[in-house]
Amino acid sequence: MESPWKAISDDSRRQILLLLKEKDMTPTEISKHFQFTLPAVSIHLRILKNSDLILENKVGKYRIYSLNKAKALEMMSFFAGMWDYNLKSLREFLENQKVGKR
Amino acid sequence: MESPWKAISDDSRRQILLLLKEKDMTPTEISKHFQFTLPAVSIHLRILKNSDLILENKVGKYRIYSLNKAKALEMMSFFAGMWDYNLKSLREFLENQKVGKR
DNA sequence: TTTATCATTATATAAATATCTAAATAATTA
DNA sequence: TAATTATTTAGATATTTATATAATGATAAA
Repeated sequence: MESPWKAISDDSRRQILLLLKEKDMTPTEISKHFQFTLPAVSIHLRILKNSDLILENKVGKYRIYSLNKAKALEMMSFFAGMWDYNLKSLREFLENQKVGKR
Repeated sequence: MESPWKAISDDSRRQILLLLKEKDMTPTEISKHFQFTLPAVSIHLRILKNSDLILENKVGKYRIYSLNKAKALEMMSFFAGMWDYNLKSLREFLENQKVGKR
């Protein structure tokens, strides 16, 4: 298991996570959103997968990558721990950030 | 402003953040918790400060570093956004993680 | 079974990073 | 003012990282 902190330190990889938030995608699909080559995307995906931030699903010759939301939640708790939170202000903050679409 | 994501990708720097969670400290104090030298600590602190994750307060010949909780909360929202959260499960998760002391 | 398509791995290289020792700066104390 | 203490900056080096091109592997289609 590689470090998820190293994994998310790269701008391109955080962009990939944001892409996958919208929908599951193949490497080729993802590469169309960037300037760099397919091998580069492949390596970014390997790093994200090895740090458990995304999941891989093989379907025929395709590979479909998706977010691992459980891991995102786990990472979140590092920052939550930094903060002397209470749930009211947490809710207010999250709602101001306009995250969470329900 | 440097990237806070690069800043937290280093194990030692995350350790420093966890130390500062307990109390504000000077570089010398912090360095006693690690194997590496004071110049190395100084550079880590500069990186954390330049990415807004910690705050610096000059008092005489001392420099006192403290967590910037607002920034921690901001970082948290990246992961919150990954996650199709609802507040009930968020509370349960955070409480299981035993973070937040109130 | 040959060819095309989707994807990863190998190899090389340039850039960024962590950390050391030594030197410099800044404030305090004798 | 000189010596001491706290900290940062400079310079050097070894390691890690991102990404390109070329080669390989795996599945599907002709």
